[in-house]
Amino acid sequence: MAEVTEAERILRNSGIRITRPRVEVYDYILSKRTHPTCEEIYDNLKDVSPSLSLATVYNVTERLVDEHLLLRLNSPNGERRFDGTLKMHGHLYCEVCGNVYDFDVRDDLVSDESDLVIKNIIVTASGICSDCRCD
Amino acid sequence: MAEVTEAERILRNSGIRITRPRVEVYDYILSKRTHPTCEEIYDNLKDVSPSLSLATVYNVTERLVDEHLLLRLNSPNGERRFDGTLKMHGHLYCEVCGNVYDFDVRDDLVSDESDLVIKNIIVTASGICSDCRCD
DNA sequence: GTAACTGCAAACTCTTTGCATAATT
DNA sequence: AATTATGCAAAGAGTTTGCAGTTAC
Repeated sequence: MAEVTEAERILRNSGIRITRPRVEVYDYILSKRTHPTCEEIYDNLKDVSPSLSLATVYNVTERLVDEHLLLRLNSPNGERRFDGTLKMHGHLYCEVCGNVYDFDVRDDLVSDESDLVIKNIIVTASGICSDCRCD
Repeated sequence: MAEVTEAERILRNSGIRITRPRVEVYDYILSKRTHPTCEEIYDNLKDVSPSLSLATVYNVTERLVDEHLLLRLNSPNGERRFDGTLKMHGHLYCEVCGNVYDFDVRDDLVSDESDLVIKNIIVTASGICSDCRCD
Protein backbone atom coordinates (compact mmCIF):
# COMPACT_ATOMS: atom_id res chain seq x y z
CA MET A 1 0.00 0.00 0.00
CA ALA A 2 2.25 2.77 -1.22
CA GLU A 3 -0.17 5.69 -1.28
CA VAL A 4 -3.59 6.38 0.17
CA THR A 5 -6.22 4.98 -2.14
CA GLU A 6 -9.81 6.06 -2.59
CA ALA A 7 -10.90 2.98 -0.66
CA GLU A 8 -8.71 3.86 2.30
CA ARG A 9 -9.94 7.43 2.29
CA ILE A 10 -13.58 6.39 2.35
CA LEU A 11 -12.90 3.78 5.01
CA ARG A 12 -11.24 6.40 7.23
CA ASN A 13 -14.23 8.68 6.82
CA SER A 14 -16.57 5.89 7.80
CA GLY A 15 -14.81 5.46 11.10
CA ILE A 16 -14.30 1.71 11.02
CA ARG A 17 -10.93 0.14 11.72
CA ILE A 18 -8.52 0.18 8.79
CA THR A 19 -7.08 -3.22 8.00
CA ARG A 20 -5.19 -4.53 5.05
CA PRO A 21 -7.95 -6.90 3.87
CA ARG A 22 -10.56 -4.17 4.07
CA VAL A 23 -8.51 -1.71 2.06
CA GLU A 24 -7.52 -4.28 -0.52
CA VAL A 25 -10.96 -5.80 -0.99
CA TYR A 26 -12.70 -2.45 -1.18
CA ASP A 27 -10.01 -1.09 -3.49
CA TYR A 28 -10.43 -4.06 -5.77
CA ILE A 29 -14.19 -3.61 -6.02
CA LEU A 30 -13.92 0.14 -6.62
CA SER A 31 -11.15 -0.10 -9.17
CA LYS A 32 -12.51 -2.94 -11.25
CA ARG A 33 -16.18 -1.98 -11.24
CA THR A 34 -16.79 -5.49 -12.49
CA HIS A 35 -19.27 -6.42 -9.73
CA PRO A 36 -17.06 -9.26 -8.58
CA THR A 37 -17.96 -12.29 -6.50
CA CYS A 38 -16.09 -13.17 -3.30
CA GLU A 39 -14.24 -15.94 -5.12
CA GLU A 40 -13.20 -13.50 -7.84
CA ILE A 41 -11.94 -10.97 -5.31
CA TYR A 42 -10.06 -13.64 -3.42
CA ASP A 43 -8.45 -15.10 -6.54
CA ASN A 44 -7.23 -11.72 -7.65
CA LEU A 45 -5.83 -10.66 -4.30
CA LYS A 46 -4.23 -13.84 -2.98
CA ASP A 47 -1.09 -13.40 -5.08
CA VAL A 48 -0.33 -9.99 -3.66
CA SER A 49 -1.66 -10.97 -0.21
CA PRO A 50 -0.99 -14.68 0.29
CA SER A 51 -2.30 -14.71 3.85
CA LEU A 52 -5.74 -13.48 2.79
CA SER A 53 -8.49 -16.04 3.18
CA LEU A 54 -11.78 -16.48 1.40
CA ALA A 55 -13.64 -16.33 4.69
CA THR A 56 -12.15 -12.90 5.28
CA VAL A 57 -13.42 -11.71 1.91
CA TYR A 58 -16.89 -12.82 2.97
CA ASN A 59 -16.49 -11.07 6.31
CA VAL A 60 -15.10 -7.87 4.86
CA THR A 61 -17.75 -7.52 2.17
CA GLU A 62 -20.49 -8.19 4.69
CA ARG A 63 -19.11 -5.49 6.93
CA LEU A 64 -18.84 -2.99 4.09
CA VAL A 65 -22.43 -3.71 3.12
CA ASP A 66 -23.48 -3.08 6.73
CA GLU A 67 -21.61 0.23 6.62
CA HIS A 68 -23.48 1.12 3.41
CA LEU A 69 -20.23 1.42 1.48
CA LEU A 70 -21.13 -1.45 -0.83
CA LEU A 71 -24.30 -2.80 -2.34
CA ARG A 72 -24.81 -6.52 -2.36
CA LEU A 73 -26.25 -7.85 -5.61
CA ASN A 74 -27.79 -11.18 -6.40
CA SER A 75 -27.58 -12.18 -9.99
CA PRO A 76 -30.35 -14.10 -11.76
CA ASN A 77 -28.34 -17.27 -11.36
CA GLY A 78 -27.83 -16.72 -7.66
CA GLU A 79 -24.28 -15.41 -7.53
CA ARG A 80 -23.47 -12.96 -4.77
CA ARG A 81 -21.80 -9.90 -6.22
CA PHE A 82 -20.85 -6.47 -4.95
CA ASP A 83 -21.14 -2.99 -6.32
CA GLY A 84 -19.25 0.05 -5.08
CA THR A 85 -21.34 2.47 -7.14
CA LEU A 86 -24.15 3.63 -4.92
CA LYS A 87 -25.96 5.95 -7.31
CA MET A 88 -29.03 4.44 -8.94
CA HIS A 89 -28.37 2.45 -12.07
CA GLY A 90 -29.25 -0.84 -13.68
CA HIS A 91 -27.36 -4.10 -14.06
CA LEU A 92 -27.46 -6.15 -17.19
CA TYR A 93 -26.50 -9.80 -16.79
CA CYS A 94 -25.40 -10.91 -20.22
CA GLU A 95 -26.95 -14.23 -21.15
CA VAL A 96 -24.05 -15.05 -23.43
CA CYS A 97 -20.85 -14.14 -21.60
CA GLY A 98 -22.22 -13.96 -18.06
CA ASN A 99 -20.63 -10.61 -17.27
CA VAL A 100 -22.45 -7.75 -15.59
CA TYR A 101 -22.80 -4.31 -17.14
CA ASP A 102 -24.25 -1.07 -15.86
CA PHE A 103 -26.97 0.84 -17.62
CA ASP A 104 -28.81 4.07 -16.84
CA VAL A 105 -32.33 4.24 -15.49
CA ARG A 106 -34.74 7.06 -14.78
CA ASP A 107 -34.58 8.54 -11.31
CA ASP A 108 -38.35 8.54 -11.02
CA LEU A 109 -38.93 4.94 -11.99
CA VAL A 110 -41.33 4.13 -9.16
CA SER A 111 -44.94 4.89 -10.10
CA ASP A 112 -46.49 3.26 -7.11
CA GLU A 113 -49.35 4.73 -5.13
CA SER A 114 -49.23 2.42 -2.15
CA ASP A 115 -47.78 3.40 1.20
CA LEU A 116 -44.58 1.40 1.07
CA VAL A 117 -41.28 2.91 2.17
CA ILE A 118 -39.01 2.19 -0.77
CA LYS A 119 -35.23 2.60 -0.68
CA ASN A 120 -32.13 1.00 -2.17
CA ILE A 121 -33.62 0.25 -5.53
CA ILE A 122 -31.75 -2.17 -7.77
CA VAL A 123 -32.73 -2.67 -11.38
CA THR A 124 -31.69 -6.05 -12.70
CA ALA A 125 -32.05 -7.17 -16.27
CA SER A 126 -31.03 -10.09 -18.35
CA GLY A 127 -30.16 -9.56 -21.97
CA ILE A 128 -27.19 -9.36 -24.27
CA CYS A 129 -24.24 -7.02 -23.95
CA SER A 130 -22.92 -5.01 -26.87
CA ASP A 131 -19.88 -7.25 -27.34
CA CYS A 132 -21.90 -10.45 -27.56
CA ARG A 133 -24.58 -8.84 -29.71
CA CYS A 134 -22.09 -8.20 -32.51
CA ASP A 135 -20.53 -11.63 -32.57
CA MET B 1 -56.93 -32.29 -9.18
CA ALA B 2 -60.66 -32.01 -9.55
CA GLU B 3 -60.92 -29.30 -12.19
CA VAL B 4 -58.53 -27.76 -14.67
CA THR B 5 -56.62 -24.99 -12.97
CA GLU B 6 -55.01 -21.93 -14.52
CA ALA B 7 -51.62 -23.57 -14.08
CA GLU B 8 -52.67 -26.66 -15.97
CA ARG B 9 -54.17 -24.61 -18.77
CA ILE B 10 -50.97 -22.59 -19.23
CA LEU B 11 -48.86 -25.72 -19.04
CA ARG B 12 -50.93 -27.37 -21.78
CA ASN B 13 -50.50 -24.31 -23.97
CA SER B 14 -46.77 -24.38 -23.45
CA GLY B 15 -46.57 -27.89 -24.81
CA ILE B 16 -44.52 -29.48 -22.05
CA ARG B 17 -45.54 -32.71 -20.42
CA ILE B 18 -48.22 -32.38 -17.75
CA THR B 19 -47.26 -33.97 -14.47
CA ARG B 20 -48.71 -33.72 -11.05
CA PRO B 21 -45.70 -31.94 -9.49
CA ARG B 22 -45.64 -29.39 -12.30
CA VAL B 23 -49.30 -28.56 -11.98
CA GLU B 24 -49.20 -28.40 -8.21
CA VAL B 25 -46.03 -26.33 -7.94
CA TYR B 26 -47.10 -23.89 -10.64
CA ASP B 27 -50.58 -23.65 -9.17
CA TYR B 28 -49.16 -22.89 -5.79
CA ILE B 29 -46.97 -20.09 -7.09
CA LEU B 30 -49.79 -18.58 -9.15
CA SER B 31 -52.41 -18.81 -6.44
CA LYS B 32 -50.35 -17.52 -3.55
CA ARG B 33 -48.45 -14.77 -5.37
CA THR B 34 -46.19 -14.71 -2.33
CA HIS B 35 -42.96 -15.23 -4.31
CA PRO B 36 -42.24 -18.45 -2.45
CA THR B 37 -38.95 -20.26 -2.06
CA CYS B 38 -38.56 -23.95 -3.00
CA GLU B 39 -38.65 -24.92 0.66
CA GLU B 40 -41.87 -22.94 1.13
CA ILE B 41 -43.49 -24.59 -1.87
CA TYR B 42 -42.40 -28.02 -0.72
CA ASP B 43 -43.61 -27.53 2.84
CA ASN B 44 -47.01 -26.41 1.66
CA LEU B 45 -47.52 -29.19 -0.85
CA LYS B 46 -46.10 -32.22 0.94
CA ASP B 47 -49.24 -32.76 3.01
CA VAL B 48 -51.48 -33.05 -0.02
CA SER B 49 -48.77 -34.81 -2.07
CA PRO B 50 -46.68 -36.87 0.32
CA SER B 51 -44.54 -38.37 -2.43
CA LEU B 52 -43.35 -34.97 -3.62
CA SER B 53 -39.68 -34.31 -2.97
CA LEU B 54 -37.77 -31.08 -2.51
CA ALA B 55 -35.47 -31.99 -5.40
CA THR B 56 -38.51 -32.18 -7.65
CA VAL B 57 -39.55 -28.69 -6.62
CA TYR B 58 -36.10 -27.48 -7.64
CA ASN B 59 -36.36 -29.35 -10.93
CA VAL B 60 -39.89 -28.19 -11.72
CA THR B 61 -39.21 -24.54 -10.98
CA GLU B 62 -36.04 -24.63 -13.05
CA ARG B 63 -37.96 -26.09 -15.95
CA LEU B 64 -40.74 -23.53 -15.68
CA VAL B 65 -38.15 -20.74 -15.65
CA ASP B 66 -36.61 -22.24 -18.79
CA GLU B 67 -40.06 -22.24 -20.38
CA HIS B 68 -40.46 -18.57 -19.43
CA LEU B 69 -43.53 -19.33 -17.36
CA LEU B 70 -41.84 -18.21 -14.17
CA LEU B 71 -39.32 -15.58 -13.24
CA ARG B 72 -36.57 -16.50 -10.85
CA LEU B 73 -35.87 -13.81 -8.27
CA ASN B 74 -32.95 -13.34 -5.95
CA SER B 75 -33.69 -11.46 -2.81
CA PRO B 76 -31.16 -9.10 -1.23
CA ASN B 77 -30.24 -11.85 1.22
CA GLY B 78 -29.73 -14.43 -1.50
CA GLU B 79 -32.93 -16.46 -1.27
CA ARG B 80 -34.15 -18.03 -4.48
CA ARG B 81 -37.74 -17.08 -5.05
CA PHE B 82 -40.18 -17.37 -7.93
CA ASP B 83 -42.70 -15.06 -9.48
CA GLY B 84 -45.52 -16.10 -11.80
CA THR B 85 -46.39 -12.51 -12.73
CA LEU B 86 -44.45 -11.72 -15.87
CA LYS B 87 -45.55 -8.14 -16.42
CA MET B 88 -43.04 -5.54 -15.29
CA HIS B 89 -43.28 -4.59 -11.65
CA GLY B 90 -41.11 -4.06 -8.63
CA HIS B 91 -40.42 -6.17 -5.55
CA LEU B 92 -40.10 -4.72 -2.12
CA TYR B 93 -38.26 -6.88 0.42
CA CYS B 94 -39.48 -5.67 3.78
CA GLU B 95 -36.58 -5.17 6.16
CA VAL B 96 -38.83 -5.82 9.14
CA CYS B 97 -40.98 -8.84 8.32
CA GLY B 98 -38.95 -10.26 5.44
CA ASN B 99 -41.92 -10.68 3.13
CA VAL B 100 -41.94 -9.64 -0.50
CA TYR B 101 -44.45 -7.17 -1.92
CA ASP B 102 -45.12 -5.97 -5.43
CA PHE B 103 -45.10 -2.33 -6.43
CA ASP B 104 -45.66 -0.54 -9.72
CA VAL B 105 -42.91 0.92 -11.85
CA ARG B 106 -42.85 3.01 -15.00
CA ASP B 107 -42.80 1.07 -18.23
CA ASP B 108 -40.12 3.34 -19.63
CA LEU B 109 -37.71 3.13 -16.76
CA VAL B 110 -34.63 2.50 -18.90
CA SER B 111 -32.96 5.74 -20.00
CA ASP B 112 -29.88 4.12 -21.40
CA GLU B 113 -28.30 5.12 -24.67
CA SER B 114 -25.89 2.22 -25.05
CA ASP B 115 -26.50 -0.66 -27.41
CA LEU B 116 -27.39 -3.34 -24.91
CA VAL B 117 -30.30 -5.69 -25.54
CA ILE B 118 -32.31 -5.41 -22.35
CA LYS B 119 -35.14 -7.76 -21.42
CA ASN B 120 -36.69 -9.31 -18.33
CA ILE B 121 -36.22 -6.31 -16.10
CA ILE B 122 -36.66 -6.84 -12.38
CA VAL B 123 -36.80 -3.94 -9.99
CA THR B 124 -35.77 -4.93 -6.50
CA ALA B 125 -35.99 -2.67 -3.50
CA SER B 126 -35.51 -2.95 0.20
CA GLY B 127 -37.68 -0.92 2.48
CA ILE B 128 -40.63 -1.24 4.80
CA CYS B 129 -44.04 -2.59 3.94
CA SER B 130 -47.24 -0.80 4.92
CA ASP B 131 -48.05 -3.27 7.70
CA CYS B 132 -44.69 -2.88 9.40
CA ARG B 133 -44.63 0.87 8.89
CA CYS B 134 -47.69 1.34 11.07
CA ASP B 135 -46.57 -0.79 13.96
C1' DG C 1 -43.62 -48.87 -25.98
C1' DT C 2 -40.73 -45.05 -25.60
C1' DA C 3 -39.21 -41.02 -23.86
C1' DA C 4 -39.45 -38.03 -20.13
C1' DC C 5 -40.07 -37.13 -15.21
C1' DT C 6 -40.02 -38.19 -10.27
C1' DG C 7 -38.15 -39.29 -5.82
C1' DC C 8 -34.59 -40.72 -3.05
C1' DA C 9 -30.01 -40.35 -1.33
C1' DA C 10 -25.64 -38.94 -1.84
C1' DA C 11 -22.49 -35.43 -3.48
C1' DC C 12 -21.24 -30.77 -4.13
C1' DT C 13 -20.84 -25.80 -3.71
C1' DC C 14 -21.23 -21.76 -1.37
C1' DT C 15 -21.33 -19.49 2.99
C1' DT C 16 -20.90 -19.19 7.95
C1' DT C 17 -18.88 -20.11 12.44
C1' DG C 18 -15.56 -21.03 16.36
C1' DC C 19 -11.42 -20.13 17.98
C1' DA C 20 -6.46 -19.15 18.43
C1' DT C 21 -3.38 -15.67 16.57
C1' DA C 22 -2.38 -11.14 14.98
C1' DA C 23 -3.11 -6.29 14.10
C1' DT C 24 -5.23 -1.68 15.04
C1' DT C 25 -6.32 2.07 17.91
C1' DA D 1 -3.43 -2.82 26.96
C1' DA D 2 -7.84 -3.52 25.24
C1' DT D 3 -10.48 -4.34 21.48
C1' DT D 4 -11.40 -5.88 17.05
C1' DA D 5 -10.23 -8.43 12.89
C1' DT D 6 -7.92 -12.23 10.52
C1' DG D 7 -7.15 -16.90 8.91
C1' DC D 8 -7.72 -21.54 9.24
C1' DA D 9 -10.48 -25.56 9.41
C1' DA D 10 -14.62 -27.55 10.20
C1' DA D 11 -19.63 -27.25 10.09
C1' DG D 12 -23.90 -25.93 7.92
C1' DA D 13 -27.30 -24.70 4.42
C1' DG D 14 -28.93 -24.77 0.04
C1' DT D 15 -28.73 -26.91 -4.42
C1' DT D 16 -27.54 -30.39 -7.82
C1' DT D 17 -26.87 -35.00 -9.61
C1' DG D 18 -27.18 -40.11 -10.65
C1' DC D 19 -30.05 -43.60 -11.06
C1' DA D 20 -33.92 -46.94 -10.45
C1' DG D 21 -38.69 -46.85 -10.73
C1' DT D 22 -42.81 -44.53 -12.54
C1' DT D 23 -45.75 -41.79 -15.49
C1' DA D 24 -47.30 -39.27 -19.64
C1' DC D 25 -47.96 -39.43 -24.28
